[in-house]
Amino acid sequence: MKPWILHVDLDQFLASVELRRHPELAGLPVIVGGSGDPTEPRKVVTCASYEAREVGVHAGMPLRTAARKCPDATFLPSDPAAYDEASEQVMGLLRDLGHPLEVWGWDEAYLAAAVDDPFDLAERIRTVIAAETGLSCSVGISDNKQRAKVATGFGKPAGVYQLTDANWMTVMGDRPVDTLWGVGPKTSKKLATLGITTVADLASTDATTLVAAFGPSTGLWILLLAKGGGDDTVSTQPWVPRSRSHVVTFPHDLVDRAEMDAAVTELAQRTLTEVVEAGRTVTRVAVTVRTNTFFTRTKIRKLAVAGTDPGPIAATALELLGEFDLDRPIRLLGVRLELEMPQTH
DNA sequence: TCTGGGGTCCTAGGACCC
DNA sequence: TCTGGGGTCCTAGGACCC
Repeated sequence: MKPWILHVDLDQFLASVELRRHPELAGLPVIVGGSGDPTEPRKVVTCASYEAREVGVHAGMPLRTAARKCPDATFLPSDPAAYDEASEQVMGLLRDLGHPLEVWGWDEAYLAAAVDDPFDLAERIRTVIAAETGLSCSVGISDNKQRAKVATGFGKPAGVYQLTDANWMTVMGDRPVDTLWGVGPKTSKKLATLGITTVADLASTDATTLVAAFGPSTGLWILLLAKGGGDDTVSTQPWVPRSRSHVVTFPHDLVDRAEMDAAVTELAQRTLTEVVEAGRTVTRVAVTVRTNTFFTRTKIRKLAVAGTDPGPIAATALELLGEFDLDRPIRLLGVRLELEMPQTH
């Protein structure tokens, strides 16, 4: 029995949760995002149903653009509590299968299973989730997480796909490098300047070339990815967050310093409250500023003493804000609190 | 109808110390 | 008196992901 890794990804997760409680919308374009008002500026699509995707609507698109592309769509507000609950239900069912499970956000998980027939397990997963939750998922089968994740993409929607050494180059060789999970637009562009555009190109590139261009860690990592390799550890340990943050894009740019101070103070307090509720301790405070030209910068400062005292944390956030040139209209402000990690040994 | 929000990890370079 | 090299801490910024 080989140690397989299965990647489970819920199909159009947020839209599916909404369709479950609005069955009359089945088969129609549904768009989740913002407060559900498609005329709301500076709000974007969080999830679009496949019917909406067919006409070009996708996550991250401004709601107003989506409304233009798909005027017949039903726009629904985002309801994180409902998605939390649905996610927990799904992850509980996956855990009950008795294999190690690593949860990856709301709608994804990796499952490690030494079984003879991974397709049988994948179909069982799809059947159980559909029967118990009414939600559809796709499953990728491989022997590491990155390749299993790529496999899921070929299985979507509502399917199962396997990628192994046997079919990796046949399936992936001619595809662009950004088909790999972890290779994005910037890396693709840089690779293109080296004459590397496909997965096969990248896989056959000399390691020293990639190390010279991307550094020893990243260079060797993307080479490994191109060869179909990746990380094969599935951790059942609960994830311990490294940071907690909030940003806000204002409906109208801020020009008044007092309003900026008030916003940063509120963001810091709200974030700190969540950190304290989680029983964590703050080590560093970061403030992000985005101007109306979309120029975005972050300043970060270590606290003299790690802690949860609101006074110094808010004061540090305001100090950092004050170090920016605030002479342009401000579109977005954000506060991130970095957290002390518990000792592991 | 310009471009959300929440995260993680890596790299580069300066300061400082020996 | 023109100048090595290693190590650590810190911040800035880039890149990527969902």
